[in-house]
Amino acid sequence: MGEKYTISQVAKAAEIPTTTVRYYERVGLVEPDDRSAGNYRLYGEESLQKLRFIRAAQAIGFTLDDIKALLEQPDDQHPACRDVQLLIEERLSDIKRKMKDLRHVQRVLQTSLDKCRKSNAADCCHVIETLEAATKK
Amino acid sequence: MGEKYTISQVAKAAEIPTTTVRYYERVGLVEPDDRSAGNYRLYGEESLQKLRFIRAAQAIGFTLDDIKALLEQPDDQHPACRDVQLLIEERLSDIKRKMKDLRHVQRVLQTSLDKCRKSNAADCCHVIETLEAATKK
DNA sequence: ATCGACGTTGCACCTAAGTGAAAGGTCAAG
DNA sequence: CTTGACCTTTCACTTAGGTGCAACGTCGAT
Repeated sequence: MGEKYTISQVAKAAEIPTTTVRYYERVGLVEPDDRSAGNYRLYGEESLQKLRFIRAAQAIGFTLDDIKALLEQPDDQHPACRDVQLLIEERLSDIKRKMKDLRHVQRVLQTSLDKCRKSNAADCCHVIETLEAATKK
Repeated sequence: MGEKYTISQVAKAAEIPTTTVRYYERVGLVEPDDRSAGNYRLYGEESLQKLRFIRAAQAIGFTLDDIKALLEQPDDQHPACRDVQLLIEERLSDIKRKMKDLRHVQRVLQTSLDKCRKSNAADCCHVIETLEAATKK
């Protein structure tokens, strides 16, 4: 219960560079719970969880700003529940859009590449025109 | 044949801001073909095509550096053909990886959202823990 | 007491692809 | 000949998420 981590300990546990932990503090995401006599940052279990959450949420495509908003929920209530849902819905439609774009690009590139391989080296570099044509339509 | 565009004309034709055309010049992508008496940039048809190609290639996910490499091919030969192929192949595997990531994230978010909706508002905000759990595995 | 590992701060720098502003020159119309 | 639209240059700033460095303080072990 009196678990206190130094910055390097918490950083290691959360698999983040210490510099990044300080950076997160700078941008208002995670504050140390305390300071030691020698002014070292001291973190508790909760801060560690917070750091882990940040990485998890980040991996899932939330920006640090999104995450900040999520973390700023007062935890005596559960008020920003609506916000959480909306944020997730937003992210989901981002993802749909991105996947659609990627599928398009994939088709275009694959076509170019096929053409490039078929035409025996000769005028392979017409790929460039193919690209242009494909994206203009 | 003696078609000469000013920067705003070529920019408009390529649907790029003039500032961006100058930026492309700065980073070595497109040089004006000529300068007028009053030191205005003058562009020919070929430059316009180049600008259009840049936008097309960009839309398809190439970086300006990639594009620079593509454009730097001497056009009396077709030498960097291999490079073009490799670049395309690289981009294609980028895309595959990205799509895989996005599908994963999509699954996680959808699960969270479903859970969030089912539990009648009460403890909806446990989404956060769901996220964490889902990404840790 | 001193060594090395760790901590602190502040500040600058990085990528990528631009955007914006200041201060001035040019051009065409009225 | 003046007005307004367009052009020139240079320099700084932007977003996002950090990284790197200098100069200094602290801690634990020897």
